Amino acid sequence: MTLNYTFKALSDPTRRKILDLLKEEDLTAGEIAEHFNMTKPSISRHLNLLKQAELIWDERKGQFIYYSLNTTVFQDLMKWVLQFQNQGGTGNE
Amino acid sequence: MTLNYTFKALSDPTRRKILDLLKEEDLTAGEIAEHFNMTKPSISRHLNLLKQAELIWDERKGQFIYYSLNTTVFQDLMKWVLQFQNQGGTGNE
DNA sequence: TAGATATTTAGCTATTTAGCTAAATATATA
DNA sequence: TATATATTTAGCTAAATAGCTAAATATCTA
Repeated sequence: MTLNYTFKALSDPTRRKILDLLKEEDLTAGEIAEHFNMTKPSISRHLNLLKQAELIWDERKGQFIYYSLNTTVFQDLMKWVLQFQNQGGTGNE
Repeated sequence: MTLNYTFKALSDPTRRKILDLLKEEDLTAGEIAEHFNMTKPSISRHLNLLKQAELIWDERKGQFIYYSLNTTVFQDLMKWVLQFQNQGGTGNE
């Protein structure tokens, strides 16, 4: 179940901040790491979790790997949240 | 930051299933526990985490404690998700 | 008040997670 | 090819999390 990965990925504040950064512009792994008081390997692992959840994409350009948002998963997330606004119904019909 | 509690609470499949159940109707702690292959104390802890995140309310009626959805937090969650649909902007303006 | 039912709290253990350092991999360039 | 830069992978440790059982708390009713 892919929504499980989505929520797991979103449960960490560092990872949500990474998404906030990528909302503005695509960034390399190094540029992302600069925004945090944390080692690059730690950020790399967070990026990997976000990638597994398909919340972000990666693309290598020479020495650099650029990360960007994947907005489609947010649409699925939106559908999930909407179920709880419209009372009644299973959300699966 | 309350959104942090929200996402932590939503990161567990059991807790999301509890929300699905409460979407249909208010239920007692015992009724909720019946839907899971898990002890009542374990369910009780999950309910407590959902309550801390203000995703649900509880109300005692005699021997029973009824749980119900609090839809207002889902609205905040919705705002958060929407930021990532409309590219550009910080979402804080 | 005593006993039954509903639920939570306390305390324990196994698993998962997030951080670190050191080493490995990939690319660019002299 | 050798060296430098960018990033990830591997392996470790401390802290957090989810499950359990046993005990405590709250309410109802005989």
